[in-house]
Amino acid sequence: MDKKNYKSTLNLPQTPFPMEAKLTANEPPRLSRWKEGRLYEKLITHRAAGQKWVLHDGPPFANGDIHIGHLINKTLKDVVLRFRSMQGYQTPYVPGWDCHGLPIEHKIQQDLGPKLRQMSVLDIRRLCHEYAQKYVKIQSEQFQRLGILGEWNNPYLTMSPAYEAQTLEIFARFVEAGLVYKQLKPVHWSVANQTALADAELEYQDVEDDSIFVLFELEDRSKLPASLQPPADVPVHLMIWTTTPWTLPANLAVAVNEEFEYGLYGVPAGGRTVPALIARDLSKEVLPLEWGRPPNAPFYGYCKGRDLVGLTYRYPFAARAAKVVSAAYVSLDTGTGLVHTAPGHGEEDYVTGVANGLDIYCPVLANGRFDDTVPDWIKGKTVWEANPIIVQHLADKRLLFHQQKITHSYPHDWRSKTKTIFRATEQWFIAIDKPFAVKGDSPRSLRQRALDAVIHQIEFVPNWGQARITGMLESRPDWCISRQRAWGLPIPVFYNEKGEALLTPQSARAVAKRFAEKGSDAWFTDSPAQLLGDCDPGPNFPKDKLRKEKDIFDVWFESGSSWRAVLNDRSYLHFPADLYLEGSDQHRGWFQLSLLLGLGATGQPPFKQVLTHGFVVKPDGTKVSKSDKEYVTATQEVNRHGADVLRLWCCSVDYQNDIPASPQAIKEFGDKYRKIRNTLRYLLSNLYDFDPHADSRPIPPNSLDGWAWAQLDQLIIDVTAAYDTYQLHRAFRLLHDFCAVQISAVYGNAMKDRLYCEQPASPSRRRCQTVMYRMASALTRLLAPIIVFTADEAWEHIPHKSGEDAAVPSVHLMSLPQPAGPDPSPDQQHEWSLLMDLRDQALAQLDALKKSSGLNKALDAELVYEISDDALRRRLHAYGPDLEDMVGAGHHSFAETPPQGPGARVQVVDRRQTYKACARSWKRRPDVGDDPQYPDLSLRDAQAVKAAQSNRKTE
RNA sequence: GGGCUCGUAGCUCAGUUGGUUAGAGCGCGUCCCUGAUAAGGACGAGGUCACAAGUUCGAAUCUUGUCGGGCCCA
Repeated sequence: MDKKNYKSTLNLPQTPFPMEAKLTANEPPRLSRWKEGRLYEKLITHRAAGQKWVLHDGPPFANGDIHIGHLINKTLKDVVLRFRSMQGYQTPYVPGWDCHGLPIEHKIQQDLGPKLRQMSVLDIRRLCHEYAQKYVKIQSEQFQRLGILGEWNNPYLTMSPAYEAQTLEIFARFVEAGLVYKQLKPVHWSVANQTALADAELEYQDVEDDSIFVLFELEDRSKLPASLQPPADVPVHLMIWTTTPWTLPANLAVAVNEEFEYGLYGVPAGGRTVPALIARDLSKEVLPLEWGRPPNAPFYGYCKGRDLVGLTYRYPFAARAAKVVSAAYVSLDTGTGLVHTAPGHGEEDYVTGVANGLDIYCPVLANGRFDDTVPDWIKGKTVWEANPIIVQHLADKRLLFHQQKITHSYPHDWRSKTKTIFRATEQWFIAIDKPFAVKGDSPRSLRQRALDAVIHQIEFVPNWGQARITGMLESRPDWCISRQRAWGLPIPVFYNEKGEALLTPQSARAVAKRFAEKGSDAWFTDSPAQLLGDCDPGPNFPKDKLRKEKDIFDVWFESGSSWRAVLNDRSYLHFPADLYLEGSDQHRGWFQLSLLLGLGATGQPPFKQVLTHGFVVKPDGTKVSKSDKEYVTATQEVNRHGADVLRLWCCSVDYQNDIPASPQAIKEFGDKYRKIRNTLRYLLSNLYDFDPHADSRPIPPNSLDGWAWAQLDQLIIDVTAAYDTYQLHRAFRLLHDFCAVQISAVYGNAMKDRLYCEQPASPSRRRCQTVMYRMASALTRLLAPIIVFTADEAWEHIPHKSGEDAAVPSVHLMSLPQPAGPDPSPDQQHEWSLLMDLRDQALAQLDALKKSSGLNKALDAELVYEISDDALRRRLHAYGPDLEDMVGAGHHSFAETPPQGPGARVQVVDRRQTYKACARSWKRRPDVGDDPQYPDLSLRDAQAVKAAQSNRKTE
């Protein structure tokens, strides 16, 4: 018999599970099968008995293709949901989209170009609606391609009538609680888009501006503190600093810090020298600007800031006076320590203005041009045009001490990229600090309630999220909910002819009812009477004389209402959600505003747990932008490598930190996928003739099988714990390393001889298959939340499933594997560690022999165990064949008179000259040739061949 | 500028209450196998734990500061 025929007598691995995944070709058809088989619906039904666990989806903006950040966010959600499902929970998942908002409206306007002027608000809204709808569809397909399971045929959209009505219901509750008010207040204003901007809509860029130091002449020098002794015949001045000269016409005060010390110095201005007040500590910065260094300015004494409060000065642009006021925020960081205050043009200025009874004066119109209340020479000019004119005017009046260009960080409209201004307008607000009661509880403010919930009720993962959102809540101002746009949900307020606002819970709910039927377009098509329906606003608000509010809601009010419009509105979900999972930027965004709306309307936070992930960065750790070469296009990467590789990659990084991404890194990551896939393939390929019910064998602990059995138990425990605490990268690493080390390098490698060469039904082979079957089953299930396509494919190739396993059509309907036990005793674990130690010894010697004597094949070597301790030798005797196979040696024996020494040692002996190699197993053994019928085989192999032949005859 | 946060081998990550020459996997290099084969195995190189000072008998681990990155604000 020749070699070739011996090969045919082996039990070589065989499986239709291919080595090459062809993910890009195979994932879409599998996806279609899931969809046709209604896998998601089945999953929900399948877990009907399980406790419900709700992850509430934060709505992405329906604009543009999905990017790598979306991919990470949705993948993490899907993995978490699938894990919870396999844990036994019922996990409904309703994806959603944020549909209203400036970015879409802006895009539509850009596309329209000049045609925009002929369009009505309704026309614009119709185009925006179509645009959003289009991208909902596109993104939905892109998300589904990733294998994200959910209610894709019934997602939530913030622009749907039912959703809009629920948003207004929340608003009605805020009206009820007395938290909604209207006020003139400076806000960031985009001149380009003629709208107030939320903080989130600003971005800061470095720009060059005029930095000017201006002198305001004091009116009554007799009121100066006595410590100041200016020359008798010249006017005394206050010196202020600003980088926005256009706000000077709205100047109503100068603020000082009462605690600071101010000095009176002679300063040059327009060719003369006049006394001017500056904070003492800043004088050494300011004076050299004109005096050189060191400044030899005339000096007329010091005083405290509080001595200056109440002084009046001449307004440089008109015949009126303004006064010096006190403000604690005045600092010594920059400027002169005397702060130009225009209550209509600054947040702090506004606060100071209110405190001192000043007007909230804003002479700048929505289009960025001055109104008629300013001097003629700047009337109708834009603020940017007015800047140099004002500077020149001051210079002409000899009130300009110094002028220079500076580069500083200045807020820009994030869309138009143009500079914004601060401008006072009428806006609707939600009061953050006003106490109110919910369902009869004791009155507390939104801020108090939110801080309390964050500290006592909500769990944050990672836990520093708590400190982060706490800081943000502590410092946040009242919430401006007004936007002056077309594409959004109208604020349901009416005005009578006197300009009085009609806003009651009843009126808001009446509009909500109308919106629920017709959508918010009704605001633009219907009359106030129609919108109010049955609601009777009383004699002060005759319905036929009402005018509709033009502002719409900040989109955060809409997305922040999703807990009600989705969780409450769909009976199969529940409030509060078990988990919100988004990027850490949402501590200020969706998390915070959902929290405020939940607390204001119900007194309860809308979530129990908040999990955040970091942001995608370039390989060098810096932020990515679309123009970067390293920019990773989500759909492109999926089309290139398959969703499973991307999903695996997502789960391999610690998402709590920044996530470095590059096409190169993702490509290289395919290696990890292949390692896992090949390991699964190897397991499956050795199970082709194994029926777990008929062929399973008990696993003795004192064996390599026992070791592998226990290793798998430990893996199940560790991976489950990692998933349970959302440490997906830990789960990934455990799984990958188990494939690479425990299976590929150790167990699978060692078992080859007995799997291939033993008789098919031999106990040692069946034991190994028992272990491998369980490995395949457990690994596939543990991997299922991550590599959803591959796990499902592998699951199909696991043979002879029965019971629950056979009844379900997909691995995704399975439960997580459980440890089989028994827990190994410490003695047992000690034995295993000796086993691994002997393996290391043998491999090291083998390596040395390869180099010194050319012994290339371990099969040509024999392991001789040297264990002088009788008891230990007896214990390790059982591992003899295991160790032989772990090293891949041909033979093993126990030294009869081992040299004295501690522990267990092993010698690797070259047997190329001693024994013949078995032609079937290639092992060099003393019993090769003992069977005269097969002189080229060892006894075991001779018997295996005979058995194979007799089997063939009987067939 | 402020709040939160991150910084361990080329990459992704472990490093428990501070305690022996800082670990793993991948990648890389060398070699072996050719019955997991566009697979598998062995061995090896590779780190001043961002930097500096301090506390301590002893610090990747604690303190302070510096530098760099990120998110959110100003």
